[in-house]
Amino acid sequence: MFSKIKMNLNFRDKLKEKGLKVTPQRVAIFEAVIALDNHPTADDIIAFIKTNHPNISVGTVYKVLDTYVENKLLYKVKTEKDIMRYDPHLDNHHHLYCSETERIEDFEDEKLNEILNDYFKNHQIKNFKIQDIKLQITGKFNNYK
Amino acid sequence: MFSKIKMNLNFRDKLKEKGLKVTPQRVAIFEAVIALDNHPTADDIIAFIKTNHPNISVGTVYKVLDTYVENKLLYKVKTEKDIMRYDPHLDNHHHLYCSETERIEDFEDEKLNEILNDYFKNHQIKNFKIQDIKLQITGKFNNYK
DNA sequence: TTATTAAATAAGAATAATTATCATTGCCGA
DNA sequence: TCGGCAATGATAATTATTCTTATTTAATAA
Repeated sequence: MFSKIKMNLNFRDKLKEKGLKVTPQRVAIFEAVIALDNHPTADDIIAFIKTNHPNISVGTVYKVLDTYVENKLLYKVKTEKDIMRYDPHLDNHHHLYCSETERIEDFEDEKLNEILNDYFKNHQIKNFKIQDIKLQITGKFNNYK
Repeated sequence: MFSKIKMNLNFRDKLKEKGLKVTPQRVAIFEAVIALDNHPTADDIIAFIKTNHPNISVGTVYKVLDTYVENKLLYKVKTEKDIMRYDPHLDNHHHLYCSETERIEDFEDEKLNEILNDYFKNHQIKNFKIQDIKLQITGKFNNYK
């Protein structure tokens, strides 16, 4: 409970910092992305929100999500499906993709990041300036959600 | 020229190996993916083919591309756009994504692959069996295509 | 070479995800 | 509290992709 309140305050401040109005829709959409923790699609978010906010418009959800991505409050997750998925996790992290289901999990590993940074410091890519490195690790989960 | 003939022979054999019929459409679509070397979309491929094969159907292109992906003759490239892109490069490789344009380049680095394999051999991910690791390296190209 | 047959294709309709339009609403600084 | 302007709702439009069905064609065997 406390953490939710805190998240909420931080979130309102972040919106204001970026010059974005704090609306109930924006709060609800952000909360939905947090609550739905398997990198939800716009559709997942719409379904989740429907119960408490039955008249948030579909277009609004897409627009708000775009705004968040532009303002780096959310990330779009790369997939090989033509459906967008969103990630509220802003730290530098990687993704585990299940090869059999749609499941995607975040994967953090500070040591690995260091190794990669070191490696590329010593092995620059010709004609390319790296801004960000992400791993897509495909495989099988042993447990089921 | 020679290499094209060779590619073609190998390609026809590959289709046969998989029990797929060799059709002019399939050959044209594969050649288009090879010719368009910036990880083309279905639309790019359709446009390219139109000049020489004006009556290949859109549905056919999508179906053939799917067939190729299923049979591992092409890979789908993960992007954060809701448009699929295809890659004829089958070796284990990574991708450089331009942060300002749609450009995507292949990136091969055997030494890096070894480092990653070693790392994950010694640092197994809990409840997850790795099948494949790909890097998405985002940044800026210094030269322009 | 020809006939057979299962697989592949063309054309266009259908669907799903997303974006655009625009009139109305409501957040927020003065 | 009020006014301006950004945000929203409702719905139409667009885009990428998939589906359907009749027709054609590549591969195989006689």
